[in-house]
Amino acid sequence: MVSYVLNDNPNVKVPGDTRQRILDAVQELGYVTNTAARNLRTQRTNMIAVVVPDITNPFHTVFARGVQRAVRGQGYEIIIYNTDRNLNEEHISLRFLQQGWVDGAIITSLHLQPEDLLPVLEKHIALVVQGPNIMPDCVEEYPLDSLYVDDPAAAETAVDYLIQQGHTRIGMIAGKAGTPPRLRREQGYRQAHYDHNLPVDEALILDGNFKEEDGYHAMHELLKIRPDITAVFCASDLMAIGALMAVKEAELRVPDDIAIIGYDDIPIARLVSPPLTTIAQFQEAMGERAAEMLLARLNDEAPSRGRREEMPFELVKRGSA
Amino acid sequence: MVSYVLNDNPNVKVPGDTRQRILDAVQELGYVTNTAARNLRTQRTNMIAVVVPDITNPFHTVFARGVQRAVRGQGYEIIIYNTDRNLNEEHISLRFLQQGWVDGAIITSLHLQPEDLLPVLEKHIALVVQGPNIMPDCVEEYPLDSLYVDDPAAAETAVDYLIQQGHTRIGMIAGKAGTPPRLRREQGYRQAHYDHNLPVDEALILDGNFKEEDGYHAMHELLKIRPDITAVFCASDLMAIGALMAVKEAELRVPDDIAIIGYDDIPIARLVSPPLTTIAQFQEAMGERAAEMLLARLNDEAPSRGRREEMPFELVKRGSA
DNA sequence: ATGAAAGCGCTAACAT
DNA sequence: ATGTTAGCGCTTTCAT
Repeated sequence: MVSYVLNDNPNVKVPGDTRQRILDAVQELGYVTNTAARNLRTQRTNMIAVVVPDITNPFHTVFARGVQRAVRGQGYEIIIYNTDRNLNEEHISLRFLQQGWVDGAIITSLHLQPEDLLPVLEKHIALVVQGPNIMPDCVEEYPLDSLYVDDPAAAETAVDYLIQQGHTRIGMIAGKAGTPPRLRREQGYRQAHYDHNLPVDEALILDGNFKEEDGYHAMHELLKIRPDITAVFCASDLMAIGALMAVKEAELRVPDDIAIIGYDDIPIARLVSPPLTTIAQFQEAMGERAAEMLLARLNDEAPSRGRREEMPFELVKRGSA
Repeated sequence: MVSYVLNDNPNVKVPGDTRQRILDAVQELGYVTNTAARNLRTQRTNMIAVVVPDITNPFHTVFARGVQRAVRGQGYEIIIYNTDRNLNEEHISLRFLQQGWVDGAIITSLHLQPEDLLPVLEKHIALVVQGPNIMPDCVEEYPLDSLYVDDPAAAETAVDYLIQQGHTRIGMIAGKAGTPPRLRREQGYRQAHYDHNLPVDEALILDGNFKEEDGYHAMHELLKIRPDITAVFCASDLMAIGALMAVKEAELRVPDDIAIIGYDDIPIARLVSPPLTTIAQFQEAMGERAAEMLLARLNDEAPSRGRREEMPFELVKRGSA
């Protein structure tokens, strides 16, 4: 009875005065539904997890905000789960997803393999994956959607642009060694060189972990070992901004002495000086789209096989290259 | 029995072979504890919420990371709940806290009043509040800790520094009108003027909502209505960076034509050019301290009356002022 | 229209 | 050492 009123159950008619008495009592007692009990009973939580590798990187938080805006008003709340770009934490996050906290999740991961997700799917948690990690063909056999940008093409576009500007000795501050995003962007870098018959100097490709300080240190290193480079392509805006600082510290000018291109187009990119030329990924829209796909799955409106959806990118030309 | 093994209950001895059989079966079946059931039964969740007003502002995410690092290894996970700086969302977050998702929460809020938190406390959710909102004396009567920076003193320090540099017409891009952080920083701005017998020009104090674009627009406005200002104090680094951009667009130099001081010392502050002079708040340490206070409360090691703890700030002199 | 009760999956107390 | 069971707070079916 009380439950009917609180949940506005349309199948049961409750007379106005009874309803009012219930509402009054609820008010009086400060009663709030215990969700652990409700979730246990209904086997639903109306909660969605957004698993991100670095909560201090605007790319991920803007993405998460996109998700939040799309699910708000659809009866879902979001929880943001931070893995700190850590392999072990990523596995712990998967465990978290299996424990029944959420109905579905949108995962951005660096290290996870598709098969790692199977236990989660078996618990009937709806899943959407952002990024290139989880997109082998096998995925299409599972009810799991994937959303990604064509990284190789994007990276190629960036490096191609640099080459067209006359640069021939172009550094790359890439992602974490061995991870798919890193590999894919590096591939685009190589392809652009190949297309222009330019040799690739392996020493020019440095590791980074997507943060400012990684870009900063890598740029200093690059300047030390190859002082003759004239441009650098960074796998994240944060690293590009760090690189920018290193270049300035070396009393070199951007873009005249060193041209820089970033990746992501985070809000701050247009505000550094010179403003950053970068590959825009439209992360807020991507978050919204990821949420739509997940909601469709939660409402059983999605095909049982996974869908792979490619998202657009765009070279945004500003002042740094 | 199974439960004893899985939870390593020290009160019950389980022989090695039985234990192993259980573990094998768990492995085999891919069994994972359903937390809704466990939480319902134990009345604990081992989950802590970090409620933040803007998940895209590095101040808050770095703070959240501090919390996460401190509770990791103590058996707690964190959930980040974003309110988008929205009054209504802040109230919804309080509802969320009452629903039994978490054992405790660390709240950073713009709009909430102390009494808004009472229903949450009545549900025996441990609470720590970051920021100056919730710190009237009444708080000390409740089991609720508060962590804050002396904003008036910090703002005064910043503005005092500008005055000492010879500035007399100093703008302020303040927080959201009517909110405590705004009021407190404005108070420091006024105090610094008062101390130096400088009049306050009310038209120089503009609203902002802590984001880049707010600083950008406010600065343009400021330059239009009072072209003779020579310095501006911003209530957040993000706004300071927006202001920096506006100044550059106006073809003015920083700090020669316009000096700028920010607030927060977010990671990007040192990377813009010129690097931002700002009030550091040591948000990661603050997050860790907030977590410690909360953990103490969760372990019943905290006094039943609230503690108020003042955190340090520091004027970090870089290039912008 | 309302009341009663089963049962979601787990833990912990109790019985064997 | 192991098996059994009550009950956490809720939703929903069934009975009245």
